[in-house]
Amino acid sequence: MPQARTPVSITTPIYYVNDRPHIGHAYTTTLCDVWARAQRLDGRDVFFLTGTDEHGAKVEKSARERGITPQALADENSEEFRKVMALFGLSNDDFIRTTEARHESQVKLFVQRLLVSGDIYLGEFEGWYDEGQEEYVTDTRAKELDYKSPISGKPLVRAKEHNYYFKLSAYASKLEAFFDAHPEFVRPLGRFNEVRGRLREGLQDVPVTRTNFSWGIGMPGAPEHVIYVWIDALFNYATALGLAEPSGAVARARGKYWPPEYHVIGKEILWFHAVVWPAMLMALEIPMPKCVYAHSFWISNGQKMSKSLGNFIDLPTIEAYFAKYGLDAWRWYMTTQGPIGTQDADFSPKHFHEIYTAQLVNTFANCASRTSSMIEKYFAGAMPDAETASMPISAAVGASTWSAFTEATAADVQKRYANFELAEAADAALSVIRAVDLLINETQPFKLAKDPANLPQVARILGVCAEGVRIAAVLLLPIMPTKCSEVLAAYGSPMESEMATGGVAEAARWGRLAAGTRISKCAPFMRVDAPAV
RNA sequence: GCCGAUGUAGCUCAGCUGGUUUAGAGCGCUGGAUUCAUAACCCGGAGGUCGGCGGUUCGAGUCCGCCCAUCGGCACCA
Repeated sequence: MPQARTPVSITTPIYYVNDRPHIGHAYTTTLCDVWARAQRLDGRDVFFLTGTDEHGAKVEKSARERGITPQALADENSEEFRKVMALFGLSNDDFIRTTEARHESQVKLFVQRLLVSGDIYLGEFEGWYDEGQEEYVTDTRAKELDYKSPISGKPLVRAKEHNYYFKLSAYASKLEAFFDAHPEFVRPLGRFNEVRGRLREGLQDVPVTRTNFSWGIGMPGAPEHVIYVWIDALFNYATALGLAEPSGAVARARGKYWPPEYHVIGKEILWFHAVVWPAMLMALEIPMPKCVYAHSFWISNGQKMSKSLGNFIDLPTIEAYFAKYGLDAWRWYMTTQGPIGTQDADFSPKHFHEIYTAQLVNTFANCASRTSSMIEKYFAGAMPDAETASMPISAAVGASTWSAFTEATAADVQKRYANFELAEAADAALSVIRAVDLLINETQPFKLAKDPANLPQVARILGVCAEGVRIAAVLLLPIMPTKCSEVLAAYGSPMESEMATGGVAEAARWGRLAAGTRISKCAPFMRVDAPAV
């Protein structure tokens, strides 16, 4: 049960500035946005965090190639990601960058604490080193290569270096116990089992510093060692809330948002989030996040996305969808058709178009349109005055009443949003629309209206329809904020921001649409031409 | 190679601990009905060896074995 006013938070990974924004970033962030909006709509205090990861050898290298400083490259690309947030209408409450002073200073404090506690120690690493590539290769890989560099053909050499390590191995049994006690810590279940299985195989300590590049946060007391980007990056979730300085101003204001309900990530970074990060939090005695949700990947027209195939769904491609179908249609597709489970999902122009037409045009928009149109025609555009709450939703025996049905549906939708079952929430919300359509088909108000004696009956039917459309629009606001606001405006209802105070139950309460309210014709999604291919 | 999933109508998938007789839904396709609505809504149809083979059982998409295909994980990779 969502305890009314408990503060909640959600995070995306911070995006690596060496990448260009693409559908993967857009997807993760959109899911978080939908969740965050749903919680706000329910009257909760929400903190939605995203940002950029800006250190590391790759950024250093790219900057060198372009002849600019790493910071300049990071500034440029971080800005690019920020623009994307705006373009997608994302409602994040903060945008953290790992090159910001507020982050760096706290990472040092955290690492310092781990040094003192002995969870981070100076160790020695020895392995096969490729001098030409300046990198180590694993023992098994070295053997495969016959101990020669795959690039230069020169022999690999045995090399040693000092690194700081995090004592991950010391947390193996604690982690196992934690996983056993929290079967929903990693979702979906398939991912949980994957991690749980690997945990059983034992853990090795992980290096937390590097010495072969310098673009990063220096190790306290040993600046020649640079904190490994992964460790640096994970801390963003805590530094944004000021957790390294518990008595500081930031922590006093934002500490209430810890622990997050969800760290939403892609499956490729599950190990760090589900094992390394929790162990670090244990070492720092910080409470665990509630859930690490690892979604899968979008594939494109049945094939893995790759630059060489040219089927990458990049920003320009996405913007073309915005132009044709609109932002909200894009959000609907992301939310309802995405790879939120263990399986990858296919993105194709044809599928996008079918979903748009079937669900948004033919179902949602058509229902809003036929209802508003009849009210216009038969009641001069004013919400009819009639008792509707006790009306059964259909002629079927044992059918529940409209007020009971929508109350239960609203509760179900909200529960599913909260539980990160976003597609299920969407479908449940749409069930109200389907019920309205069914009612119209069963009662045929357009036929009854031909005889003025039937007007009271028509009033009752259309009153139900209008209230149903309004409630569905409320429930779909988190996914389609712009279009649903349009529908609500046409149905004379308050905007999203005004209705959050009483939570979803109040916003979706039957009967809020007062008799006499001006209702204007409304068609939120228009039919568009099918894609060429 | 090792470990783990998945494989059901054109597509995406439901089918819990085996047995309501002709295996379901949505979309797509197709015939009809209808007009309040954006050729939409509504009704009907279209017949898929339930990946393959073998087994357990009175009886198996539903249990067991083997095989095939696809996918994921195998740690320092953002």
